[in-house]
Amino acid sequence: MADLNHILKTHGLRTTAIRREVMQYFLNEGKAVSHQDVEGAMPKADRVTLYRTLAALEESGIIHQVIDDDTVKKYALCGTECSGDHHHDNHVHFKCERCNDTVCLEDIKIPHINLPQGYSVDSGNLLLMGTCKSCA
Amino acid sequence: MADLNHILKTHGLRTTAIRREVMQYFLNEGKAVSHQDVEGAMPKADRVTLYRTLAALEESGIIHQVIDDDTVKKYALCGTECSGDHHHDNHVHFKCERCNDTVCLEDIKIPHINLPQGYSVDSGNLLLMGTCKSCA
DNA sequence: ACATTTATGCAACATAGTTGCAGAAATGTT
DNA sequence: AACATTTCTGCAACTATGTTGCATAAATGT
Ligand SMILES: [Mn+2]
Ligand SMILES: [Mn+2]
Ligand SMILES: [Zn+2]
Ligand SMILES: [Zn+2]
Repeated sequence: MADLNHILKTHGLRTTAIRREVMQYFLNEGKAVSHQDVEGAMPKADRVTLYRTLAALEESGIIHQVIDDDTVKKYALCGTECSGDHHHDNHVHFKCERCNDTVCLEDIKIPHINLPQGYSVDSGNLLLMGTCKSCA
Repeated sequence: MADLNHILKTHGLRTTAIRREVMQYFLNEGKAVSHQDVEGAMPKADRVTLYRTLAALEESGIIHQVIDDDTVKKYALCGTECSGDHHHDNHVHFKCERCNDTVCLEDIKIPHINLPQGYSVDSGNLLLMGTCKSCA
């Protein structure tokens, strides 16, 4: 609890009950979650507030967007080095096509790719799909 | 024209004016386009029909979804080897953050990534972001 | 305790995508 | 060419997802 407040403060955000609850939810889930998931977990909180909470957590470097093949936005917790100034989430994501869970593989970095002359690369997103440990 | 009809037939689809127009639009654009883009290019066609046209072209292996960081679905033409049974679109995509165009880099394949025990990978999507040739 | 700033909740709106169904067009058969 | 069958198209209605404006509530700094 105090821990969550500390994270919020060091990222320049005010400490509020909703933000702590959302962060705790991310910790519990351990996978990428959507706005709808969060809403399901805390039905008394206002929809719009949750959208703004997710936006605030993302902008301050506490969570990052996880791009996968369905169109709803999903988020997961960032590593400790992320801040409002800069995200450092260049790791691989894995989506299991059986349980539909998408997880961060923090230890697997996106490899460098050589592109033809003229392209300059700032960042990347690598999503691998298949079957996860639990579903194998 | 006859060419487009041939592609439709070999992929098990009926030849219709709308499908030819949509395919021609993909050829002209040469980049990933959204439903909204298609609708803008052919305003007399019905919205719903265009959604179903894109779905039909995707299911039959004529176009593939291009995953990028915004939430609207985008599509681009597949290579010749794709069919309804199986897509083979394991190439890299590049999104320019200035002009916002996303393109297929057909020649750059997604590298193989070693994952921890238990994960089995079927497919992947790699999106690189930065500045493209024209915007450099 | 007070002033200031920021967050929350509600209503209304905007955009993206889906479903059901009737009529139109494409295809296969005679 | 005419017909029967299948599939596509267009319209209406609906669902899902995300946004904006504004008043009130809560957090922060003094
Ligand atoms: Mn991640
Ligand atoms: Mn592609
Ligand atoms: Zn799984
Ligand atoms: Zn560009």
